[in-house]
Amino acid sequence: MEEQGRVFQRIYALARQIPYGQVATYGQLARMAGNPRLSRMVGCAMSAAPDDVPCHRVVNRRGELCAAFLPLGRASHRLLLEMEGVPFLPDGRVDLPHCLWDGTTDCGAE
DNA sequence: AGTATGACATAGC
DNA sequence: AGCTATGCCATAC
Repeated sequence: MEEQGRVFQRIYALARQIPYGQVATYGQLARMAGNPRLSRMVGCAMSAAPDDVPCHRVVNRRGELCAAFLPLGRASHRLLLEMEGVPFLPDGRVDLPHCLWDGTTDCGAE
């Protein structure tokens, strides 16, 4: 199996498993990926993530997306999540404690 | 082939 | 309570 980027593969898989209407943070994915320090790799992986990966559901600790989404339109991020039913705060950030992924939907582990 | 940097997070002070 | 320093894997030059 593609052992070249087992970490990336893991991150892609996790990001793909993010349920609709919920979001996950880099630390969360990194933690599930195997190491909480992989947070950077999560972002890096998202950078090279295929269209199959909903990178817009991956947000940072502040509940906002990364600078890479700015060129696409910060509003796009908000609209995308909002369209999925993700609540937003008056600060313009995502309501993490309200829509943060519990990580229990990772393969029928419910 | 090696070095440097990167879409962040955690820990220490 | 906020800032600095470190860590990780992969990609690019």
